[in-house]
Amino acid sequence: MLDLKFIRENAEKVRIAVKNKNEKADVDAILELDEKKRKLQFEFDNLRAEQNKISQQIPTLKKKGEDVSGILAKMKNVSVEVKSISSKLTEISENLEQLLLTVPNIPHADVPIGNDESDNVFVREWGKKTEFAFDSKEHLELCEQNNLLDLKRATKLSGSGFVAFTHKGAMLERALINFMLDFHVRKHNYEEISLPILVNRKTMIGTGQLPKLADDMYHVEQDDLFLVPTAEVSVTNFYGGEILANDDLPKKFISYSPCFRREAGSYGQDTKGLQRIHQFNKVEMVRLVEPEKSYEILDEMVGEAEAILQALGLHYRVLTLATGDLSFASAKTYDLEVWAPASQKYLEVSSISNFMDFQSRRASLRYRDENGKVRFLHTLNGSGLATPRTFIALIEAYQNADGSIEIPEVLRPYLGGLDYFQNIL
RNA sequence: GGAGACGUGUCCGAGUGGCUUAAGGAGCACGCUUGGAAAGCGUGUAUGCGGCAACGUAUCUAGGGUUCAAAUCCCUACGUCUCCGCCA
Repeated sequence: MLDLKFIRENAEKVRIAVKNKNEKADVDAILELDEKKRKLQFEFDNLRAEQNKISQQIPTLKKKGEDVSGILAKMKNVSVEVKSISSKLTEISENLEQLLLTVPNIPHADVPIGNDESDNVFVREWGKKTEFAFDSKEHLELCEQNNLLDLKRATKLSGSGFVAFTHKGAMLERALINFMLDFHVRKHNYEEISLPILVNRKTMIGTGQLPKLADDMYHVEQDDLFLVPTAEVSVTNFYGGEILANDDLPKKFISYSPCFRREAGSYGQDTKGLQRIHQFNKVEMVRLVEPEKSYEILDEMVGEAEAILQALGLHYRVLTLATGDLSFASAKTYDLEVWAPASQKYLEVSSISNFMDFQSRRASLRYRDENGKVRFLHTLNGSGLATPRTFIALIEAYQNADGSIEIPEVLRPYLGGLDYFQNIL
């Protein structure tokens, strides 16, 4: 959420941001309601002041034995009017709040302006595309040969877009999760945290998934709870509504969670195998920091996510997202795309974003700075990493001519020392 | 799921209709005192909105209601605790 004052004073900037992000938000309606609200608030405050003042005098007058019936009758009218203004005020405030929730964050000045992902800008790459001296196999074939996945039976259980990791596949996935968690905890000093994956509406609004992405969320109607699409939601909202001490910052959390996405509107895209599924696992980095440091930390987090891919020895590239591909709440985002050498394409495995104070305002995440002033802090998050696509790139890159799969050194301790998967059919 | 108790500021805690713009205490900050520290004394110590400010206003879990007036009375929801039931 943007600061209402900021919108008031920078309406044009906000309009441009809405346009560049392909969003729909009615800035003029907001300005109009804001004006109305402040006027009404002024009226309300004055009337309440009068009511409070006279009500306080009543007991004294009574004690003196004066007749207060005239005052009571007059105050009865004031009371009616206070209630009427108050309910109007509540209505306007709620409408204004709803409109404010539809205004996206403003992209950072560095962010390339562009309509969609084709306008994303290449930043750098690491490693080389794997070249095979044999006919390489795509991940689905490798999974089948090594019995790592069972798509048919997962579909039987839950429908299309759900997968089952089987045998060594399940173990490899778990190895990836554990490796990533340990790596971030030990090398990057993250604090591990494990939170509910079923959260309420307020929590979803806090990080900006609601109201915009309601159709993309799984919703448990009976309890009005939502399955999180990323651990970002519960971790970022963890301190919601609180004022942290200056010493409490920065917060650095690493959290593993399953992620649930309905993927409404993306039918037909990347539906093959593990690329786009309704439920997947992800290790997420979340930071709560002082505003001045957030861009420095954004770069640091990109490096931390890259470190995982480097440790796994996988070629990847880093992109800066263009305005049109930037998420609703983000001011600036880098994507990490890993190379899947048999499928011959880059797969997005991490999105690292600075939300600045956008989520803080929604979730009311504040801290007291060294001068004792209460300020909104800045939030950032990034995948470190999502497992299914990492899994694809990994088995494709580490395949041998016979279809067996070598295990990268760093994962071996998580697989009981195993150094390769052999066709176990 | 059933029954009961409770929900006050950073924390503890008083407050059952009006001199409460929330007592008192703890903690914290600053000052006095001291050779230094402790103790003691004094002052200050929530957030939002409007205002240059003085100040006004809102917030005692949340939302409704009663009243000239609500932390206080009534209703609903949520949460916490205790007991019972069920259950990993």
